[in-house]
Amino acid sequence: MNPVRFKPLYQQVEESILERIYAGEWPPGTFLPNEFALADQYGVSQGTLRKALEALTSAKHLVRFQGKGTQVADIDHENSIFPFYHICDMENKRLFPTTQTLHYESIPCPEEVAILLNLKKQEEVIYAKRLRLLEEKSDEVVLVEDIYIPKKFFSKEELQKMTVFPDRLYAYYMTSFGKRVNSAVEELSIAFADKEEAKYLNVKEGQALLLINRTSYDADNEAFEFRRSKINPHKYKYKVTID
Amino acid sequence: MNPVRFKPLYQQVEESILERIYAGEWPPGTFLPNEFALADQYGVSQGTLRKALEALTSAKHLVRFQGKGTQVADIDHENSIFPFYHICDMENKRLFPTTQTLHYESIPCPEEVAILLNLKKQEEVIYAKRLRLLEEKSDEVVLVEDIYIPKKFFSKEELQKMTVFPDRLYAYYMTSFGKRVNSAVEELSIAFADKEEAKYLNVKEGQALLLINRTSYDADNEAFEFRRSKINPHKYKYKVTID
DNA sequence: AAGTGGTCTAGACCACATT
DNA sequence: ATGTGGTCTAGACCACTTA
Repeated sequence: MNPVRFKPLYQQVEESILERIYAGEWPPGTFLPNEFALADQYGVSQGTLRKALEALTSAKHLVRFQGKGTQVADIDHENSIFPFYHICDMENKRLFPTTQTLHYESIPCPEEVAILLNLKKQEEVIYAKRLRLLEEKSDEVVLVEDIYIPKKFFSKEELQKMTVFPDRLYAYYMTSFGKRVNSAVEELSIAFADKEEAKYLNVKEGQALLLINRTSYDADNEAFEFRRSKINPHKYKYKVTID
Repeated sequence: MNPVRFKPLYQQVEESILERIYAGEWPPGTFLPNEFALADQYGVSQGTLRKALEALTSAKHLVRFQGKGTQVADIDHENSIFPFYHICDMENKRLFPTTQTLHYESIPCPEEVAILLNLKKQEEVIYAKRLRLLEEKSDEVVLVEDIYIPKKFFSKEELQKMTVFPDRLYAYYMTSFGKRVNSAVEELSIAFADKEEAKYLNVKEGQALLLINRTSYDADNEAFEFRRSKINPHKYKYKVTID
């Protein structure tokens, strides 16, 4: 028996193209070679290549224009669009906030987070508290977030090298331990501002905040990050489109 | 010039199959004829038919099993799963609440709703206030909702016939004015319970509630319903999966 | 062994954008 | 006129399920 898992050609092609995009071979906004050229490169038929392109299109990595070509989506992957995909201001403008890390440390994982990350009790996690600030107005705090990452993913080298907590976490995961966010689950509820949060968000202590708990999963559906975000619901909102 | 819009075969087939499912030809759980049989029925190639089936599969209307066949998804369409797709209890169990209409009437559309529904100022809408109750415990109120539907969609006949407000609205839209929810946008924020809501949800007046504003669009991307739901965030939550 | 969906190919023609 | 993506076909072979 062959233990190697079967992987369809179109999936392999899809992954390869995505890697080449991430590697910078085709920066956002540029056009890919046409279908026949790419199919030739990979030695597959046009149909197979097209299936890969369609998947990347539905995942918003590519945009296709009949008669023009296939464009790399004009999204700043480096600035972790992913976690902010759903947060916008009251004018429905999507936000791409900058990051400010308040502090980070290694701690035993809190129980409720351990369950979500599928960790043993008290297993060590890297914990960080950060602010996300408006791009155009850097004293306006959009949200306060707590992040938990299992320490087991970091090599000793990585931990030593890490003199500051990386801003662009999703890019960091990829370069450091080859993990890409494949899916995520967000649970929304309400939390009340503690003294510190009230200060940063410029609201009264005890004010109701919109709470977003996000668990991120890699390609193998293993949870590798938990993120708790709190936003002022009077300035920002959470928006979902369902098709 | 031909003003008729071009519609690909696979889309026509897709819509036809969906209609036949809705019409009850293939009840949930049953298996469709195989690809070749269906392709023959429609007089299209297997590839074209497969494209239709794949679209319906990704829309969760069908489930396909290699070697077995194509099954109609086991979802109770009649009970409007759609609007509750994202609400679950604290054990992550999805909810399918029953409905109780408190009252309904024809009113001039409030301005903020008129904008979303693309109506003229003061245009008449049918407004309803309803409770959604736990299926297994009918005195437990999951949420309170306000619904606004443009009156122009209703024929005089429809309005006369309507002695009670229909529970299964999405099914009603389809049978009465042939509109099916094609997409919806949900905006989440926070609201505070007024006296009436507090009573129903069994919370204190002024308690922070999770507010969900949903605008529903038909196949032509015309808004045709606005729905404002308020839930107790300590008992229920809103959950999104992102791929 | 027979039947189903899953993958892959090769080629035709159409619709749209650019030159 | 040319090049791009979009649609559609026909047929081959593979992987999985059931009998």
